[in-house]
This record gives sequence, structure tokens and C-alpha cells, in this order.
Amino acid sequence: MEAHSMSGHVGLTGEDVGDHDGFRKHQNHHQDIIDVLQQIMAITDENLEEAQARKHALNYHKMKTALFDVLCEIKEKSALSIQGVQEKDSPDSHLMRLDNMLLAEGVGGPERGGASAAVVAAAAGGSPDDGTLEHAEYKEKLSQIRQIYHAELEKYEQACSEFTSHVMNLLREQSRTRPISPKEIERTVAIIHRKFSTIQMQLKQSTCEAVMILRSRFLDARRQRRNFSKQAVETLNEYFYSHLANPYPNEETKEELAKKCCISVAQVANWFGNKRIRYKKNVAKYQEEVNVYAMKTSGDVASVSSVASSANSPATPNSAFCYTPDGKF
DNA sequence: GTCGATGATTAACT
DNA sequence: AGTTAATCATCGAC
Repeated sequence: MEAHSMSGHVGLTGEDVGDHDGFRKHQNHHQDIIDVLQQIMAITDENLEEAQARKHALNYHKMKTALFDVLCEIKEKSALSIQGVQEKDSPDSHLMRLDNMLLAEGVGGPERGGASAAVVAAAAGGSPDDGTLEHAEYKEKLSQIRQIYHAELEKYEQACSEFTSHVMNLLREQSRTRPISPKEIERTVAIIHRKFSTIQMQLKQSTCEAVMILRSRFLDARRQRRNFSKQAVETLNEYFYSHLANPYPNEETKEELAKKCCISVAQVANWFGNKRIRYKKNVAKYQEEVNVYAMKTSGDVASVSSVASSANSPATPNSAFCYTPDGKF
């Protein structure tokens, strides 16, 4: 602050470089330099009060406001129009994508991540209650990431606002002695915010990556794979082998089987897809299964009554046990 | 640690 | 849209 008032003082006096002829010019320059040097030396002799007083006097000089306005106007007109520096669109949209993702993962928002994590888990797999152990671990790790993220974000925001207000105060202070329009302050603030937002973006990016890694480790459907319960497999196999001639359950049947097996319709479709192809690939290997389920559905009704009765519900008409182990679909 | 079984994913096809 | 076929990744028994 003091340094600035000093330079201002020197600049004012050093400005009266008249346009004389060439011979005198050299001498004048020389004289100027000596003057400036003397003034600089004089400054060290000045005490702070004197300097402040002079600054005060300058600030409240009756011509000051008028001159200042003119200076501002000149600057506004001559300044290289910085407003052409429109920030690029891509980082903004990129930031928005990251924000959306963090929000979706339950990291970005103010709420706890539990609910959305459950949604993610349900969408990925469908196994409703198993894997709670890993799920808990996942949630814990996610909340860890969340904590770190929010702590960092807060730190950045605080640093940003601190720095911004500092710069603004500085500029406001300086605007009393040099022409700085509020617009310029605004622009500077915008620049600061942009700089900080790139840091923020890096934070968000790395958080996203961490979440992705975590997700792939805990919630990826393939990793989370659990074998269906014995009963579920029984039900599915029963339908399959009792409809071996055409093992293609329609949507309704799939829904029913899904409900019975406590799995999703998609999982039923997966199961039938896998079963069909694997059966077809090696009929001999499944011959035993064919026999077992043929026995079950035709003979031993009592032992599998609950399963069989549900499999033979009205929506799945299996009046004919037309299993034809010829491998043709 | 290996290996077959198994559920999920994917591209290509109809 | 729904399937097939190949493939991936994990499970579970040994």
C-alpha cells in the first residue's frame, strides 16, 4: 500500500517531460533521472504519517473526482475489450456432468448417500437382501469419499472466498487512487472463480474416479454375483424342463417366475437364455436333470407340492409335459 | 490354487 | 423386442 503511493508520487512528478529540441532532450532526461532519484531518496526520509497525509490530501483533492471520472472513461474506451474472453463452454458442461454423477452416486448432494446407493445396487443386480455385508462396506467407503470430498470442497470454497474478498478489498482500495471500474473488479473476481473452479473440477474428477473404482469393486453386478437359491433354481428348472419343447416363457410367466424366485424379470430372462444355450450345447450332460424333473412334475407331487403347485399356476398352462430331449427349439 | 458351474454382459442377429 | 452365442467374473467344491 505504501509502495503504491510512493510509485504514484514518483510517476506524477516524472511525467512533465516536455517536448524540446533534440539537444536539450538528453540533458532533460538526465535531469529527470536525478530528480526521480532524489524523490526516492526523500521518501525514505518521510515518515508514514506524512505519506498518509499526502495520500489523504490527494484523495480529497477537489479535482480528484472529476479527473478520476475522466480517467475511468478513457480507460473504459481504450481498454482492450476483455469481455470477448468468453469462457469456453466445454469445461462448464463437463463440470455439470461430474456434478450430476456425484449427485447420482449420493456424494454430491447434501443428503446421505444411503438411498441412492441402494437404488444403484438394485439396478445393477436385483438381489434384494443378500450381500448386505459388502453393501455395508461399500456404504462406509462411499461415505468416506463423501466426507473427504465435502471437506475438500469446503476448504476450496473458503480459500476461494477468502482470496476473492482479499483481492476485492485490495482493488477497492486501489480504485481510490487508480481508475478501476466495478466492472473490472467483477471481471477479476470471475477470473479468480474460474481458476478456483478448475481446481474444484479436479477434485470432482478424482472423486468421480474414486467412486467408479469403488463401485466396480463392490457393486458391479458381475462381481456381486450370487447364485440363486436352491428353491429358485428348482422353480426355474421345473418350468424349463416341463416346457422343453418351447422353453420361452412369455412376459407374464417371467414375471410370475420372478416373483416366485425372488429375483427380477431380467434375471429370469438371463437364466432362461443361459439355460437354453447350455442345454443345447450339451444335451447329454443335462439328461439326468431332464429325468429328475420329469419325475418331479409327473410323479412325486407331494414332496414338492409347494413348488409344483406354484409352477402349475393358472397363468402357466402346462397340461402336456411335452419335453422332447432332441435339442431342437 | 484350480476348475467347473453359474449369473451377467455384450454384440450380432432377426 | 427378444434371442443367441461368446465371454466375463465370481462362486463353490475339491
